[in-house]
Amino acid sequence: MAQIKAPRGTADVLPSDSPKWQFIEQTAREVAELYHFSEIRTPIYEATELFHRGVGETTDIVQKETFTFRPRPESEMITLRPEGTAGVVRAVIEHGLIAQEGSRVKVYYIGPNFRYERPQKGRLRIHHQFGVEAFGIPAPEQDVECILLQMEFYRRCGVKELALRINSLGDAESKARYRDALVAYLTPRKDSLSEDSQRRLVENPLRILDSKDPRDKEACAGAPAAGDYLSDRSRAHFERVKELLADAEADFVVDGNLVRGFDYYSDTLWEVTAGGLGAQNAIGGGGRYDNLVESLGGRPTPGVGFGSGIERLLIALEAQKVAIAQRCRPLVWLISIGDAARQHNWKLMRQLREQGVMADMDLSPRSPKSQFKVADREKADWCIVVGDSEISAGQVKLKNMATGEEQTVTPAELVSRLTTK
RNA sequence: GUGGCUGUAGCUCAGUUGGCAGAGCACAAGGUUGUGGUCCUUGGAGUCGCGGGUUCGAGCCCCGUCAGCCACCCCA
Repeated sequence: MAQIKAPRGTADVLPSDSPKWQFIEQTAREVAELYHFSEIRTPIYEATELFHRGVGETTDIVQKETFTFRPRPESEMITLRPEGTAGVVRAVIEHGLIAQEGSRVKVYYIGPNFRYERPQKGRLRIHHQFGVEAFGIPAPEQDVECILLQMEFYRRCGVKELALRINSLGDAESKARYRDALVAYLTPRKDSLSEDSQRRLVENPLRILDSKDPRDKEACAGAPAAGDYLSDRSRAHFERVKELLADAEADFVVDGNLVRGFDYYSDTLWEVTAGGLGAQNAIGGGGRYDNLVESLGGRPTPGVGFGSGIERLLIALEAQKVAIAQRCRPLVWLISIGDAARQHNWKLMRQLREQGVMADMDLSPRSPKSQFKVADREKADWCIVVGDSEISAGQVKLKNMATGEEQTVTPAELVSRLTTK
């Protein structure tokens, strides 16, 4: 019988790693709420149609990376969410949170995303993202608030070697004009493009700018720049974003070739990379999407947000040897010498827990020596030692595991001893 | 989806021209009545990823398959 293993591209978070996850998640919540974003939780699957209309029919994510299926012959097609924004937009429309133009909603989420890809470092079929979305504010300040929130999140997590790149492809009209110009420029040079980019030329030409293939880089060298096709409004918006970032003393570079994989972005785009990640070095990215709400059936409402990968953040922290804070509550281990003591300690342990003391003990008989070894391995701060003599005296021994000191105390004194030091 | 590398104990890995499955760490018990970290002794633990083939005999050679890693692609 073959062993059942975790499905390809999925990972278990074991007890030894969960404190790191808890730290990241807690930091995300703290920063998001500091910026006055509230949590939203949406389903991990949605109608397939949502992602086709939201993320874009021609994107790689929708074309070849979704988990899509029909749970029953009579059901509609559903898709495990490949990203967070589309579901959030659906939910805020559906529940009337942006019922009228001018409604303002600021939300954040933490949860899994699913993409059917070939796994490698920093790339899984289930990965988790912390993301935020801000609806209703067209001002560049809103773009910058999201960026600053994201950078503050990384700062508090302790990530180093961060690089923020930004770009603007302009509003829908600017983007369309630029796309046409790019296609017009590249079509005569089609034969010198990579095979992938020849396909992209019809399907998603802007992504050719992002290609790592030297042939594509050469072909794009003299290509028109997106900045020259921005409408006056888009140009002014982007200029203001740059001013505000500079004013906030955020380091960034403008990268005219930065293009992201979702069709819904307009105007500002950004991406953050970190050291220690290998080829998949983006830990988060975002942008403005002023047409998405309307295209999913809501009132015309601007939006902007980002998604940040938790697994990639953890890889970066690991590579950069960033220490993660561990438990601070002291652990008390009860050690029993004999059966009577074990029954005594079982009751004492329950009393300690009721009073908020983290306590544990061996539940089956073992030698005192073995019990101490386990207490040591579990990094207990204190041991309570009970044998027949302690029971008859109505006392317990309290041992400080760091110093080895032992003192005899009554059970009534225990809690104050353990909580004061 | 494409290419390259790798799968042996819980972990890290050795295993010679094909000839009895190994080490370190970890885990468990003990080292004279009830005390941890160091040390010593002993012990348990494996379908050598899985399935075929060649051979008297396969962890080792051949084919297939699955998984991991790295890169492309894509992106968090």
